[in-house]
This record gives sequence, C-alpha cells and structure tokens, in this order.
Amino acid sequence: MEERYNPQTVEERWQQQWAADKTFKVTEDPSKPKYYCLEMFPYPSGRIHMGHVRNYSIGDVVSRYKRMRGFNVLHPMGWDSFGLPAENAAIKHGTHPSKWTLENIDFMRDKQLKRMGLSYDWDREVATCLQEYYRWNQWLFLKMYEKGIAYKKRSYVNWCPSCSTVLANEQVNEGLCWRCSSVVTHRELEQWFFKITAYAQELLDHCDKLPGWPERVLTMQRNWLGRSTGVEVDFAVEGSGEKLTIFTTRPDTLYGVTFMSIAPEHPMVETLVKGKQQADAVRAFCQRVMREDKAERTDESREKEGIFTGTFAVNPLNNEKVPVWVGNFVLMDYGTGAIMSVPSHDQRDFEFAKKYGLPIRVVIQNADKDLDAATMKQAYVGEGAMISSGPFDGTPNAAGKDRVAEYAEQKGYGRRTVNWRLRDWGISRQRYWGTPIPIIYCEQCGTVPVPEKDLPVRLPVDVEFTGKGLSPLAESKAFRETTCPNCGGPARRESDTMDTFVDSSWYFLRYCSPKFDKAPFDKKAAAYWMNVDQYIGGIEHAVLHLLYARFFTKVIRDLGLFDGDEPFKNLLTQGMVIKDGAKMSKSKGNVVDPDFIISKYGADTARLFSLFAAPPERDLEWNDQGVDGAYRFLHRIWALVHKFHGRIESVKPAGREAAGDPLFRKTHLTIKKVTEDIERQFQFNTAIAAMMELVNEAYEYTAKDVRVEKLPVVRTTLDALVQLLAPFAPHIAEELWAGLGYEQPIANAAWPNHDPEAIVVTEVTLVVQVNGKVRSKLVVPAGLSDEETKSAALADPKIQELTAGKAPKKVIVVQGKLVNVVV
RNA sequence: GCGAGAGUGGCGGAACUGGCAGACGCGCCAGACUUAGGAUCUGGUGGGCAACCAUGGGGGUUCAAGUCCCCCCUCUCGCACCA
Repeated sequence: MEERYNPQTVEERWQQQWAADKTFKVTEDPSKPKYYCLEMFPYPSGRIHMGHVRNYSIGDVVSRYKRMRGFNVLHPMGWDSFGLPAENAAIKHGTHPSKWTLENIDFMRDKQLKRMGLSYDWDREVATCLQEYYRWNQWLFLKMYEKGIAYKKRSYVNWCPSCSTVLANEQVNEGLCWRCSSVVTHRELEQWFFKITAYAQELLDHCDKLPGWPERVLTMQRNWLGRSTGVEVDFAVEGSGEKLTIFTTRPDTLYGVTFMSIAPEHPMVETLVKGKQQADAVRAFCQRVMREDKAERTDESREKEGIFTGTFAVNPLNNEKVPVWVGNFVLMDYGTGAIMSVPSHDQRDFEFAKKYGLPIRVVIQNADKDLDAATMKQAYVGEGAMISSGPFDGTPNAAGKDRVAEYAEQKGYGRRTVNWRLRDWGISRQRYWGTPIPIIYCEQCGTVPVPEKDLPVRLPVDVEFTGKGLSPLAESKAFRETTCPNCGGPARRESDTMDTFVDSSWYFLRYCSPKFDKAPFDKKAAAYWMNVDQYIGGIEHAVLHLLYARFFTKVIRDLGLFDGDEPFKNLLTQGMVIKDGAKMSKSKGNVVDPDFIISKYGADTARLFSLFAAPPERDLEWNDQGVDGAYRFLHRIWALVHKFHGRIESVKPAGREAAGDPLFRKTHLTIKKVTEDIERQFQFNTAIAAMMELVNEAYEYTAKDVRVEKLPVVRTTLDALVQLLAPFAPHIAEELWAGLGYEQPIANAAWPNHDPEAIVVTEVTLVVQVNGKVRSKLVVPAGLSDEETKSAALADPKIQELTAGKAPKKVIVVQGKLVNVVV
C-alpha cells in the first residue's frame, strides 16, 4: 500500500479489474431478490456534463448499496442516439450522422463513463440508432397500426421552422420549440399519431398508484392530462339543417347564453358565412388569426377579438336566437372547437361582450342577490341559485349542472362527455436521423404496412445532407421508390421518421434482454427484472419521456408482451448542477468540465462531492473548494488505514467485549446512521457527513499510540468505514479493503450491520432548563425513571440557585434527554 | 391567476414523531511542522463586552416552536384563454 493516496493509479487498476472479472454482469437468478436501478440514458452529444456525473453517481450508490445488501442488481447503460444534433453536425461538417454518433458513443463510454467507475453491466449496452434496436420500434409501430393506435390524419400541427420538423404538443413550451426555442408555427399536414388519448383515463387513474413518485411530477402529469367533465349541446343553425355542437363544463349557465363563438379553423365557418355580406371580412379574419404563430396565439394577454358571421343559432333550452361569432381565443383542438358564451358568468365572455356590445344576462344569483347585468364589472363565477332559467329557477347551481345535463340528454340534444387537454401524440418527423416509419403508399392498395418479415426498414447511408428542401429521406429516390408488398406495383415509402421519444419509451424493457432477436424483448426476462425499482433522472422529463413511457408500457401490456401497468416503481428527480447561482452553460462561461475534475482529483472525489454538497432532489451549487474538501476527506481515510497497514491485517475485529469503548460505539452508530440515510430517501449528504464524523473521531482516538488491546476496535472501525464508503467512492474503497488484508473485492462484500448492544448507553447528558432556557447539563446514568430524573435535576446546585428555594410550579421530564423546571 | 416546493451563519447545508438551532463540509482566524505553503496536523469560528438576541416578517398554541395553527412577504419550478 502506497503511503500517499494517488487516485489515478488506484482508479485505473480497479476499473481494469472490474472489467476483467465482469464483476457487474448479471443474469436472471430466481434464488435472489432482484433490483433494477436505472438512470435515464444520455444523448451522445460528445461529452458528458456535471448533470450526468451527478445522475450516475446517485444511481451507482443505489446499485452498489443494493448489491452489498444481497440483491441481484440490474444496472444498465445505453444511448438515446437518434436525434437532431447528429444531423445538424452532418449538414455543418459533412460527417455522416452515423459516424458522428458512433464516435461520440465510443468516446463517452470509454473515455468518460468508464473512468467514473460505474457499476454497469456493459454487456447490456443498447444504442437506439442501431437497426438491432430500431427495428423493434418499427415492429411495435406495426402492432400499434394493427390495433388502430397508430393512425394517420390531416390536422394542424406544431411546426418548428428552425428544426424543419413537426413537434408534439408536449414538445412546445410557451409557444417555443423545446429543443431550440424557436417560435413554433402551425401547418396543416398529414401526420402519424399514436392514440395516447385512448389511455388518458388509465394514465390518470394510475397516478394514484405511484406512491414512489414525487408528488409534483404526478401533479404535472395530471395537469397535462387535464380531464374535465361537461356536456355537449347541439344548437340548430338558422337557415340550414345543420347544427353546431358546443362543449361546456357549465351547463347550469345554459340559459345565460347570449352568443356563440367558434374557432377560426372550424369547418362550419364557410357554411355560416355563405351568402352573407360580411363573408369576406370573416374569411380575412380567420386567415389572419390562423397565420399567427403558437406563441402569439396562446399569449394570454392578447386582446380577445372576434367577428360576427351573420348567422344565428338556436339555444335548444329556451329556443332563443343567438348570434354566432368567430373568436380568436377559441381553440379548434379542444372540445368541439365551438363554445357557448355566457358573459355574466365567464370572464372571457364578459370582456368579449363588453367590447362588442353584446347582451349580458344573469342566470346565477349570488347570496346577496345584488347581481345586475347592467352594473356588473366582472363575471360572477361563484355559487348561487339559478334564475331566468325556466324550469330550473331556484335550483342551486351545483345541483343544476347535473339536472340540466340530464334534461338535455332526455331531450336528445345533449350528452355528457369527458374532455381531455391531452392530444394524440404526433410522431412524424421530417428528418433523417430517426427510425423510418414502416409504411408504404401504393397507388392501387393505398396505405400498406411493411410486412414484418421485411423489417427493418433500414436508414439508407448514401443520402445527402444539404439542410435545404425536404429531408434527406424524402429527397432520396432510392429510398422512396419501392414496390407494393401487396400487389407488387410501384409504390412510395413513407419518408418521415419517428419522434425520438419513441425510442426511449421502452428501452428499459430492452435492457432485460438486449440481444433478443425474436421480439422487442424476452417476456420471461422482463417478468423477472421489471419493474424498474429505482429510476433516476432530471425533472425536465416530467411530462415528456415519463408520460410516453407510461403510455408505451400500457400498450405493450395490451399487446400481451408484458404483465404490468407501470414501468417505474420509484422515481427520483435529481436537481440541476448550478454554478454561481445559474445553470451551467457555455454562454455564461460557468461550465465545469467533468474530465478536468476527474483528471485532477479522480472519479471518487468527483462522485463524493456531487453527493455531499446537496441532497439529490435539490439543485447543487458547484464549489471548487468544496471539491478540495471531498478530496481531503479521502486522503484522511487513506492516511488512517495506512497508519495501521502492516500490523492490523491479522487482528480480528472487536466483539461485544468492546462495548463501552467510544470509538466502537461511534462505529456502530455510524453504520446505523449511514444505512438509515440511504434507505430514507437517499440522504447521501448526511450519510457522508456521518462518515466524516467517524473519521474525525478515529483520528482523535489514534492520535497517540494505540495500545495493542485496542487494535480490534480500530480494525472494526476501519473495516466498517471502508464498507460504508464503498458505494460512494468505490475505487479507493477497493484499494483500502485490499490494504486491510481482504482478498475478495469489496464490490462483492456484504454491507455491515450495526449491533444494537454496541450502541447502548450507560450514561446520558441531561439538559436542564428553567422556564425553557438551558441552565445546566448533567451526566446521569441511563434509564432513570421520571421521578429520579427530576430529583437529579432539582438537586443540581445551579438549578437550586436559580429557583432560589421556591417550589417549582411544574417540572417536565423527557426521559434521557431533558428536564424543564417551570417557576 | 392556479398548483407544487423553498426561505436557517460569510457560503453549501444539518436538525427523525415539537425537546441543547447551526451536525458535516467550505471559507476565515490562530498555532504546530516547515526554506516555503495554495501540503498536512491541532485549536477556534452565528451576533453581542454582557444580560441576552437569533431559523423571511407579524401574530398564536405550548412548560418548550426552524418544526404545529393563522395572516403577510420573497424566491424557484410547473401550468395558464382548455370553454
């Protein structure tokens, strides 16, 4: 054993050893409890960043800890390797996306992740851009197509002009592209969708069955799903046989309707304006609104505008004629794209009515009975009794909702419905570097799925990357032109690729049997390993990846491939790594390079600091001097072990006879504390602090020469310390373990248990308060009764002096801790 | 606006069912060893001379409040014309 800790040599040695021994290779073993620990796999951008270091350090502690506790731990890693940056690099530098991506993967695996000493089973590595993986995307797509879950439709979609592709709703934030923050526009296109809405109710219900998920993620998912119940009501359009159907959550206000509003995209616009004098003005209005980009369109502060179509519709409840308007705030893709407007009880309608001089009628009266349409300053949205509502007058509006709904259903012009904010997932991408959608268009046979035997539809390599015009696939004649699998006639391939979120929606299943070639995964292997016991990743995927993965799991279940409803039992969302109060970014110049830290201090220090500086869920403020502290701590442990190296290997650890020895006691307390901190929501920061305390105490204990009879205690302490350290700083732990004379790697050693007998106390320090203020402390034997404790406290001279002989009003005793004398 | 989370020394953060606020680390101060120290070790370190005062602010409950209750302020994140 070297005198001084040298992380570079130690780390290299053990990384090679683990690789040579295949220490972390696992197979299904029914005799052992399994544990599946997973960190979100990275996009191979070329370099890992501190967020990755933190993410994988957390996962590695969990995995190594569970291993030491006797679990058969599946801990895999792979690459989310389809995506735009590869294609952009191709356009800019002329490197093929495949070359760029595979080189990045090699670099990140061999030069970065492997240098971190992570306990992955590298034999299970997957890369989504390889046909061995993406063929199963295509296979799943075909199964979903058969079941009607994958379908094509023409609709208005989000278009990012910078990425030149369509985006799903989840991928637009405040009107901006999630990836490049460009302003998103609208386009009417024919696109492939996954019917995630068919699973909306189940996705919502199962939110209640995920107690291991952070509440805020579940809240975000519930909000995103956005279930609302209401009623659809048909209004007859005057002068035509057609009807206009609206959706409302407030059927209790149906008698207050004074006009209607429809979306500019509504298919009935043309019918409504036909032959009217304002027809051209309405068409122009619709055109203008539809040209607006998503950010403008959904800006809440935007002025509400509208235009009368010239046509009236009839409210079926009271047979009143109300004008039909087109409103710029009405959304085509929510509800029916048409709404009834009740200015008295809806703030938006109120403002709209005031602006255009439309009538206002109160139909819910408040408790003070002072609502008056003529004097109202804003809509009244509270509770009250229904008025001016025909047969429903006097009904409390809450009950009225149901009564009106029922009435409308009976009369045949209304029905109760559920509406979701969630839209179907648009998965077509007009880009090259993704999974080709396995569909062929035949002039004769129409849309024909690629037969399963013809999978995979491979991405052609010989395409051009110009960054202009259509995507490379659409421009490639060789790819596009094909024959119909049905009739053999000329046909054209679908040239869109799948959203890369498809890839990450089931990769956790692929890890269970990554080489399986008969199906996406081996059902038996998945039955053994699934679910993921602990999933760890960033909060930014709260409603993207995490929702899609839940959806896919249910679809895969319904395809009969897997028995389970949910993929991830427990979810840990780690905080960001920040520096100088801001997220690390090139533009701010506050990026800390993991390679630099690892080269300078070693991976163990990098891991230790990223776990020590904050609890995992919170943001972590990077501090270069804090890293020095972690480094110093490892040096201190090294020096401690080295001090006894050579004369302790043959010493047996202390047994119960050592009870009462302060270091022995502290050692067992530390085992208890570290174990509890890991079990209790992964409080790694306090677990490490506890180890530091033990080291400090061991330094004190061994400052002078240690007598021979105390060596067993020292042995116990050093053994435990190294075992506890092993999941956090595995390389140095291996080296020290060997230094203590062990021949088997600590990666396979057992986690220590604390001995309850060893932490029993014989004396306690009693805090004595007078009127709630600490006035004295005294050491008393443990296990005193309340009465004995009280006497001991009152006998204390300091307390006697303060109470001045007066009898206390009251004495509170907290056994073994505290006495409060109230005078 | 709605929802969630947070506010504790110079800094990152501890404090489990209410029971010694500030564990542990950084930084800082002093000392030791040193030609030297940005290495290492030892000690000290919330404020105040003190009584005392201190967990965003103000009330309250309690023998006792960072922790429980009420009101308010600030910050972060998510959602936000969803009818």
